[in-house]
Amino acid sequence: MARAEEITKLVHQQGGRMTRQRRLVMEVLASLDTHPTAQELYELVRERVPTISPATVYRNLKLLHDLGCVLELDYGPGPTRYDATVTDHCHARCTRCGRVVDVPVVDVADAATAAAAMSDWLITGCRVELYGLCPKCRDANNRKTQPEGAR
Amino acid sequence: MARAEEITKLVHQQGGRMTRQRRLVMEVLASLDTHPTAQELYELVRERVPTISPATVYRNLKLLHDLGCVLELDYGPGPTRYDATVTDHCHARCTRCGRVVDVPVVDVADAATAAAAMSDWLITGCRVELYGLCPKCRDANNRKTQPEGAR
DNA sequence: ATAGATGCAAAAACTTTGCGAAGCC
DNA sequence: GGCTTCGCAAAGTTTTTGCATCTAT
Repeated sequence: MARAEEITKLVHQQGGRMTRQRRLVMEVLASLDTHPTAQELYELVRERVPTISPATVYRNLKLLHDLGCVLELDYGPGPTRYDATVTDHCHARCTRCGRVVDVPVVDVADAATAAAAMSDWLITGCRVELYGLCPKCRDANNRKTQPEGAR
Repeated sequence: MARAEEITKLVHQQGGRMTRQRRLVMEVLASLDTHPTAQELYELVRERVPTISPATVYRNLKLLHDLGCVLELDYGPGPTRYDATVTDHCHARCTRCGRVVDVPVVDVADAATAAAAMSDWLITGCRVELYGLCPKCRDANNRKTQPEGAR
């Protein structure tokens, strides 16, 4: 099954609808390997649907992220970047220009090796973040009660 | 040599001055293991220097970061969090409340092992970002010319 | 004495939200 | 037809900047 149909089905499962705008946000993102920001994506989609608003792009990116169809790369300064490739890989971000490129890795443990292999980049560091639920939140199964500090 | 003196020396080397505000931002951050946001740090420092402004806290955090004395944890949604521990370690961030805790690792390759060891957390994922200079920026040694997309 | 830092306030950068109109199923 | 999504505009959140004043060296 094509990726587009797959995502359409996922959207329908959630009671959502596949609008022209939503499809385009998805398609344009998938056609790029540049990990665009929401603003950049907005500019690109606007070439095809001139009336689209930034809010729609943000809303659709969030929805597609919630469905697990896009990655949010909110590392580093500046705006969040998006990635339609959700299979395991990590990223290299330029500390000067903000450019982000893919680094294929099979496993997190390969990250150090990957760094060594990026010979055309000057790798100066590597950051790792594990994520999940802390003990308090894991135990607090009531989703209504957000612990202090939540957003 | 004490950490405080070490940092003071670094600041002086850059032609900077160790003001009351700067020292406090540093000291308060170092006294916490909660990885506060700039706002939280501002509130805490304000207890000791009631006239300090948020701008000063931001400016000092940026300077200390440039000196390599604090880490910026700008993972995830919401404001950037700061960390005075710059020795190698990684972080676990709660996807519900935003809490960030330290996870000591000797090497990036240990990340997967660390995940397994965080038995009181419910780890659902792990992200890795390498950083450094991309080929274009590495070659462009003229710091005046920022490539497109830079910030 | 003087370059660098501060405090204030305004602005910038990025993202979310409210609401009435329009469109998908 | 009904509920979702859209476009617009306004507001929210986080961070940066301009400028006159102050201060560490």
